[in-house]
Amino acid sequence: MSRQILVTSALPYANGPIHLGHLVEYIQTDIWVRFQRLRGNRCIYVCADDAHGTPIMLKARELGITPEELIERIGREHQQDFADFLIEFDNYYSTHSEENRYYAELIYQRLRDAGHITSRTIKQAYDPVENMFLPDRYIKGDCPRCGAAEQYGDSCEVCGATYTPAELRNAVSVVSGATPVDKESEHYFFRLQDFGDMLRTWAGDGHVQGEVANKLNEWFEDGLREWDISRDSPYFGFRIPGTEDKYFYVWLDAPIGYMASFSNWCEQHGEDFDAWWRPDTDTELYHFIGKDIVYFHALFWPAMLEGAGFRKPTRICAHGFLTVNGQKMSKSRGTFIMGRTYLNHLNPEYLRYYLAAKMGSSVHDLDLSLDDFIQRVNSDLVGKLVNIASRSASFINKRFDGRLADHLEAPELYRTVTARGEQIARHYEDREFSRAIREIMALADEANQYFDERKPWVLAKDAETLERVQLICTQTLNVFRVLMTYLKPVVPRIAARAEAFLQIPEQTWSDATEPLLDHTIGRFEPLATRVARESVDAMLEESRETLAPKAETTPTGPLADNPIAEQIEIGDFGKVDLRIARISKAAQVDGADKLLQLTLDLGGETRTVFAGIRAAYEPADLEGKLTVMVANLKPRKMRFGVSEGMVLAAGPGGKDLFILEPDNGAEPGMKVK
RNA sequence: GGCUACGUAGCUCAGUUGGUUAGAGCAUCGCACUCAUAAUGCGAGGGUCGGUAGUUCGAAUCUACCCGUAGCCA
Repeated sequence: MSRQILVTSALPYANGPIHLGHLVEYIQTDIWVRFQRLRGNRCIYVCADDAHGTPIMLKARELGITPEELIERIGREHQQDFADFLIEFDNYYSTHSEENRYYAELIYQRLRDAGHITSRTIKQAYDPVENMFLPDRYIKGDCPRCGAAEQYGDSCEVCGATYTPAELRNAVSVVSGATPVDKESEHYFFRLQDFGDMLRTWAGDGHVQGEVANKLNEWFEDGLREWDISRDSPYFGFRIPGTEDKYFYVWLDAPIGYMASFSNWCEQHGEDFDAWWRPDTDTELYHFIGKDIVYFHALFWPAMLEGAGFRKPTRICAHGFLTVNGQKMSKSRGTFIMGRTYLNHLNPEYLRYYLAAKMGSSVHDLDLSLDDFIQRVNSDLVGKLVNIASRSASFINKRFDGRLADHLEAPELYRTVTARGEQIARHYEDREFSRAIREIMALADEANQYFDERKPWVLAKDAETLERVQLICTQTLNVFRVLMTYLKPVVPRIAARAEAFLQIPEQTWSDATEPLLDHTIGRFEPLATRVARESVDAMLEESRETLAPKAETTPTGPLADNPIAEQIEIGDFGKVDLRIARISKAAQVDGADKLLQLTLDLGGETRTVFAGIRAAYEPADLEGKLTVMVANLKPRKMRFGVSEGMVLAAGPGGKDLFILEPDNGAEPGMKVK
């Protein structure tokens, strides 16, 4: 009976684009999932955007949009990037969903009813200007140990000290610049320590890698503590049932997002959710994650599931980080590469192949060495593997009308290749992809050696030996076909092209056992082209351009005081309706020492606008002038009347204000764009 | 600072419980071949296995310390 396997990758955070570091995980997971399907197992792969938390709330605010709009937009980008890297999810969802709210509340309530939730009042840094509690990362100040400036509230990047925000000197809120104050608030906690015995047993039982188990032991020895799962308003997330202004901490509902996404898939496919999630299920659950989030997946998550009466994961597969050219990805070196930037220049399957060729089951970091990448992809994929088909097909196409022979020239070679299949499958299963690839390429070497020994190009010159050429090429094409099937989880598109060229249906792993004989194949077209160094260079260049700090020279003047704001989309600009207006009347406002009341003619429509430019302009000097106004600004009630828009002016303020005037020819009412 | 990994040929990596002259791929050099996307085959050079000190008949492998890199410390 085939296995039923539910697989997840960690949920990418919905505040920024996917970069190559993310892709290590999705590619690793996708290869494993495709392998399982190829073997005939039922394998469901779900993921979602992680859409909650303070960073998303603030990012949306910064962009002037709602968090919902932000996560919708980022979610779309993420899905497009994944699709283009051939990541084949069964479902991609969002933690900001009704299913996720349902399961978050359900798990919380079950944990609470079983006595695993407590609450107490804690003191926390609070921004008195923004009226919000500040996560450690949103407080900056001087390190209490080494004095380094601009350090975050939890640790010093210069000397490595860890501390609490309260210990930071000259602390300021990153959000408002205000000095944080301590404020009390009631928080809810999950009693992780209730699950200590269960977790020790579980972790020692092969559900995590050895290195991870070591790390867990360290935590066990330190003693498990309760986990703060609530955050105060304002917060973008789910409100905790039974409270007015408490929200689930984003890390509480993020892993529950796996369930939510799967539940959503179940609804679409008439599948029974509980059959997969009840404690005694015989389905499997695999979570692929980065080593940085082991804590959440190997401690909190199994404890939450256990406490709420659900099954626990079969296996947590943690991987290391990606380095580029041996170093941390760096924006200034151009090695902080977004998935999209890569796709603009290079074929996604090459990254899949290269990473697979170096990826094992350990938590070691993985290096993308770009020189090695070019050489490896070109020599393995093109020079070795595709070359087998290329050099054989030319004979079959030209001399035998595309027809394969009815038997093999060297059945023992074919058997060698198929006999290796189970070993290769074991490597895939164990997520030892680099070993699988090494085996496959060693077999490709054998096929090329075989071809060289038989010298079909010599045999083809003599009519008497011509028949053997067909046998030899039939032999190598059969090896090629099997190797391509073995490689299908890694390079699905090249494999599909190979199937089209051989004119065979979609192959599964077991199709390898029978050779393809007495069969007509199609014309050979290059299945993969070489990586050009220029493409890699262009990718680095684009990464540098889009991400490196723009100017070398420090800006002076207005730019220094008021740096250019974050980039916006053209659509964002389009929302602002700017119009030419004639100032038909300007008057002082009684009781206001900064304002002038302007009557603006928009060409048929007049508007009253209060502008803070009294110190800079005499009313008489303004009358008759053309200027630019924001025409669709929501009217705002002021003490002296309603202001129906605003006029544009430059300058720091006071006497130094300069209103905008259009060039000659502009007329009231014209749109500025 | 504590802890956990890691440091093996120019590059990227294997080296299972310590055991014969330390391996692979790529790169380099020589030769062969010309069917193939200048692809392929055969052969060669290249390493005091981060350093030091130990345990042992024997250490890349075990121990201690040091140096370097990465990560974790809720």
